[in-house]
Amino acid sequence: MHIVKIIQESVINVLEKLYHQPFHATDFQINQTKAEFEGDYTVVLFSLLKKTKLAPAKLGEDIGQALLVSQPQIYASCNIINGFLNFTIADEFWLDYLTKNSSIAKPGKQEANGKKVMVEYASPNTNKPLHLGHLRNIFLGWSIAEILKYSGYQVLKGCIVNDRGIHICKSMIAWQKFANGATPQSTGIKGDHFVGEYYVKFNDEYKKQVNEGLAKGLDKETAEKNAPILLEAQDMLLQWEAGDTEVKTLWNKMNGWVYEGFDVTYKKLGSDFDRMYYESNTYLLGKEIVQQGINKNVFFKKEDGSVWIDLEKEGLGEKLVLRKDGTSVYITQDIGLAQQRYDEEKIDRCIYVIGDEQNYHMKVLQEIAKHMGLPYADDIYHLSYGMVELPGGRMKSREGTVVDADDIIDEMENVARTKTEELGKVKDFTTAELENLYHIIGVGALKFFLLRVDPKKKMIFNPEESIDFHGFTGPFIQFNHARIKSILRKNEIDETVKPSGSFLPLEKELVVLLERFGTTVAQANEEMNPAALAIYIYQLSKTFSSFYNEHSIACAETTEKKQLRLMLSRATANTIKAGMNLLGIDVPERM
RNA sequence: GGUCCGGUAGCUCAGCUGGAUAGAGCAUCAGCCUUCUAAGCUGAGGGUCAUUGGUUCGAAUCCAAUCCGGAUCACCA
Repeated sequence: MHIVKIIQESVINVLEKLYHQPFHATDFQINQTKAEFEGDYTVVLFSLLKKTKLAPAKLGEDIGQALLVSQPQIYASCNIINGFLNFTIADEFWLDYLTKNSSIAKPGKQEANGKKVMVEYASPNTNKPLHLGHLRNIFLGWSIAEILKYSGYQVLKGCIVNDRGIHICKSMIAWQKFANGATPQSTGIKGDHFVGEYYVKFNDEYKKQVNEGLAKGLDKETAEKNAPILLEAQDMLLQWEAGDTEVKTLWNKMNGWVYEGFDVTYKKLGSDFDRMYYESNTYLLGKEIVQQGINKNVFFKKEDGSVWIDLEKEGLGEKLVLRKDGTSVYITQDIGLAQQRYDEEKIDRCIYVIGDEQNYHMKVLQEIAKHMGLPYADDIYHLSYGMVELPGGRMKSREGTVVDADDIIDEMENVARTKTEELGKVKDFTTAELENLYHIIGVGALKFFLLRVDPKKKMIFNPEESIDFHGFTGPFIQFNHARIKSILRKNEIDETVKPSGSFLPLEKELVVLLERFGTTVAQANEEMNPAALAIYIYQLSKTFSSFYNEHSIACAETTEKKQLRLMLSRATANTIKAGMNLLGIDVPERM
């Protein structure tokens, strides 16, 4: 059991015995004691004063003395300053924690809880390559999936590919018009980038035609709606829906190029999926489900034949789910997919990793699921994350201000290469080992950079400054792991010797932090927030770094000290590795 | 206009279920490698926590109003 929980329970116990009334965990707070005071954990007494009708000094004295007497194996000493009751936890407790956990590779991992959850993430369109925003999504999705697994869930990673619609038709039209049969193979361009180029070409041509229309005296709206190339794209979409062979063949071919490109990128990121869903399949299912919903009075039909749901009561207005011509809209496929997932997988929860620009859409989807009576409707969770912006504002593909995913990955690996060569610490590595190391460090820097910020908040990426390798970064943490591993290779831990003795301040700081890992994972799980973990791992690494500089491990004052420090080191390395893996980041043995 | 989110050091971010003197990194400055990996360590400077009022023993944190920025409110996806 975690120390905070232990303190909580024993304080409640003592309070009830002393004052003969019920107390709850929410009646008082337990914090880590501030560095400037003596102690490890602090019970804040203020909130208990009214209920007990006592002065803080007296109350603190009562609780403190009772615990020192009843549980000396946990509470070594205490002091009361103002309304703060500071406990020093017995060395025995920390030594015991270390002995039991320092060799465990995945400390605090939970037993299976029998619950099944799907994490839907990535969900790209197939008309252009991935950019930095997608990376935030992918890293978040992966990390949340790992955190859920660690917390005992069975996890399925799902991806809905938006493979049909006007966007891909635009690329297709442009390819027909301008490519002269060029392919990724003939040009040597990665498939997703290749198709993206034609999406850009479409927009260029479209803009040109709109301007021509304006020059001919058309008003803006007419010029925009009637540009010939746009009409062609819309026409192509109709042909696609009608199942036109030629269009479908081209569609398959171009999507295929995109998938080949995506696969390369996913592989570099170490990202994969257990279930792939394609909009070209799910949109039809969505229509069916809506039809069934009409019969159940979840949806209603208007005179013109369009189908709606009334969410006025929920404050979301009326929402269209099927057009008057019977074709599906964006949300229709999500309705179908939500049902399909339940039917096929019987999931208990579904986590949608989707940008905060779709908050309204996701609220509507959840309400629809509730109205349809989907068993897990209440457990649909929108992991809403903020956009990645540049110093000048949002990334816009039309203005060429997107940070391409493949480019940034390459850049990070190159920086890793340059820095590693400058430091010259791994001269005996083979070429393959070096490539692997650059990859681990470069991608690690990128992932950590995107995951260390609270997902809910938008974040700014400055390409000028790029991503640092010093301080609060992935490489700093990886470096500390490698450094510990180096020590552990040179110094053996004698498993038969129980560590003993007292802790110096930095040793204590380390062990207290190590003990907090489990609660931090739990917090990241509850809040759906990998950043909480990232911050924790950094704090742990930083503390280790100070400890390392302050005290010698290999040449400790006594053999007991050496044993204790080696165990602290091993536990730190294991915790760093487990934590980083929960962020989807690998850590090297040497760097 | 309705709804929602945000505003903390020069920059990027923690802290926000109220608690002790508001913390990190980067950048700036000063020290530290003949000892376990210096991608490091130690120290210094840097803040009207957007503003104003309220709640209370106590507010960056909760409430209200205001100012600023953003998202969204499509028979687009």
